[in-house]
Amino acid sequence: MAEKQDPIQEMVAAARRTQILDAATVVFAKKGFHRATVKDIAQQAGVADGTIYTYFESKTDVLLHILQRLNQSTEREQDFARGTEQDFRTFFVTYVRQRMTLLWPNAEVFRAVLPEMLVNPELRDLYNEQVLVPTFAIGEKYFQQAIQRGIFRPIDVPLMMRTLAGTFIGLLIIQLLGDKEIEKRWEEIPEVFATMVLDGVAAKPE
Amino acid sequence: MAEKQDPIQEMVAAARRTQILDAATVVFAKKGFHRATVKDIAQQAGVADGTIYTYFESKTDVLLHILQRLNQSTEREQDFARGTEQDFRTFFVTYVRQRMTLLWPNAEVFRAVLPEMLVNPELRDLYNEQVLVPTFAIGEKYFQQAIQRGIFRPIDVPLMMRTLAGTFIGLLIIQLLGDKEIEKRWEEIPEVFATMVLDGVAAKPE
DNA sequence: CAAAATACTGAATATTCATTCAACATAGTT
DNA sequence: AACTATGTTGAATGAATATTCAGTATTTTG
Repeated sequence: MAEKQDPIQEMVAAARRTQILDAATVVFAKKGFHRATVKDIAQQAGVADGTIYTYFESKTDVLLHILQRLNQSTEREQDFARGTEQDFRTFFVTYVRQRMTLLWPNAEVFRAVLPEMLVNPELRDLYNEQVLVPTFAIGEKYFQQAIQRGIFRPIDVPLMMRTLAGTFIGLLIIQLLGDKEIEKRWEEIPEVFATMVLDGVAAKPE
Repeated sequence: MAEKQDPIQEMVAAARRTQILDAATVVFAKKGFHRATVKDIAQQAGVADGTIYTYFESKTDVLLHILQRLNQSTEREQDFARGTEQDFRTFFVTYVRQRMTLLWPNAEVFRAVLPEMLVNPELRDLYNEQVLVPTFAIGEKYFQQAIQRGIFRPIDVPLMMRTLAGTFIGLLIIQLLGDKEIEKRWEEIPEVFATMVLDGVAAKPE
């Protein structure tokens, strides 16, 4: 009579998976992927080494799931499109702030995930397909619209988009490399950056 | 009674060090630091495993020297200062192009070095002290001058500098994560980017 | 409550290298 | 040629650690 899929069982299993992923996130962030041992993760999660392998295929598989979870939380925020409805200047600042507010608290996770992503093709492709491509697609649509409405000048949209995304990642990395200035002042960056991009740094002729 | 310092001996030694560093660069770029074995490096260099240890303390020490060599080649190009002498618009484009021309051919080296730098404090500090700090200092001086001369509007110089540097690194990383657009069009980026930063993307009121 | 199924444990296994070093090779010196 | 110094070799060592699995605990079922 037991249902084939016991929902309670599943919730328990999901909870344990979450527990392990949380622990792994902490450990990876602290030691990096390669230096973190499965034992470390198990200890942090309060389970035995072997338990990890009940829920995940391998250590890499754990990282892969951390990445997926990170995506899910970012995807929800990606409604760039709404921006065209309101004052574009306010929107642009808001958008930049939103991105950074999302990225910065997870900075240490990126320290762990990014290195492995750069080197592991499986993770790289996953990130490319599931994060970069959709993010760029949405952003480009927004810029197209803004140009059509005469809000932005006719810039090269794909390159603009990548420059924008690159700046976020790059600033994060400079911070992760030890720069104190960004760490201290990252909350000011959205305004400074938005103004810079919108109006340019060159003195106006007049 | 061989002289204590035979210059020929030294040249031979230097050549062998270079040979090993070149080999390691290739191997690290292909496999990443952790997946690359000392045997891989030795084979690529055409020497025995043990020979590596005649010239370097450890595998990490090899990476450290690759990084130092990379710095040396970048430092030579860092005379940002000259820019104030000539037309600032031309200079800015030239500068961006110069940076990218320097970075892009070494993209695969960064794929190898960056992950380790993010995770290894020793390497991180080295990069911070020897590359980031001096680069930022020179750049900031340039921006200060440009502002004083009325060429740039009074922007936040430290953040501007970090945004600029961040964009280079970030674009490189997006490419390393598999984006084809940048790879295909990176030579166009200096113009697009410089125009964007100098004049802004917002349509002019008039 | 007993039996069956499932989850968990952590010591043992197996593998993967970084590093060492005794033996060999080469070049330089008298 | 004999001797010394220095460079090179790669098999052997040892440490680290991802993964397995036989045994134990817990939960579910009839």
